[in-house]
Amino acid sequence: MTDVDPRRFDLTVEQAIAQQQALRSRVVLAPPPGFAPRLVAGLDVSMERFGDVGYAGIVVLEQPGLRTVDEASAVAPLRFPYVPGLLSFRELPLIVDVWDRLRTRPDVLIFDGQGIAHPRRFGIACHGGVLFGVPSIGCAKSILVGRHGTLGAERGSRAPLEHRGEIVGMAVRLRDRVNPVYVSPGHLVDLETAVDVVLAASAGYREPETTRRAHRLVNEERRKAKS
DNA sequence: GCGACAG
DNA sequence: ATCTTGTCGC
Repeated sequence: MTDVDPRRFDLTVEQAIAQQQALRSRVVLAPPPGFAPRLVAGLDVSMERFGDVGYAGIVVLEQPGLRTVDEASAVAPLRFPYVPGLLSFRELPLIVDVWDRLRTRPDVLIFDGQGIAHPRRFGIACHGGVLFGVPSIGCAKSILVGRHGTLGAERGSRAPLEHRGEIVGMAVRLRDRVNPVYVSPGHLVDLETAVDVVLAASAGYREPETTRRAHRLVNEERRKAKS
């Protein structure tokens, strides 16, 4: 069998889909023994309206306390279009650049997007987790695939996200009376663990602090680059 | 064939 | 994702 390189991104849409099909079997949906992440990372990418340049960033928070202990960013051209289901081919190349600049080695990565709650069960969190060989979680603001029932109005309320007869994620409310986020395992975690990690990384806002700070970082870098 | 469709 | 001011609600 031909080796499939999760770091190869210069592909056509058809090849990218085949890549996902080939890499999905590498995903492990179970946490390492005694998994208790201390360094939790948030990853994000921002860009201008019709721009083809992306600003990527990673912020590492320490648990408990959620204090920022490390961060890094990078800017590079976006070489793949946004195609629903193929987000990782657009954003991961930039994330890899940032990863190489990051001095800290996080215990878990929280991506802005889906994990296995994906048509081929290989969202950006799975791809990133497999590529770096680190536990990862997908935490998205909207659904790519699947449906869920109603959930309570309080923080901590949840409802399973189901797709084609499988539970692929969880709608989780991080703040009272505010729209939930969609959590799904990326790599080296199970759904329960993923939900626990995201809840523990949140502090009164719709999204976890990891995502919020990574988002802030990349937008500051983008603003900084314009002037 | 007609919609849906992470960021 | 991004473009954008004010405005409604706690």
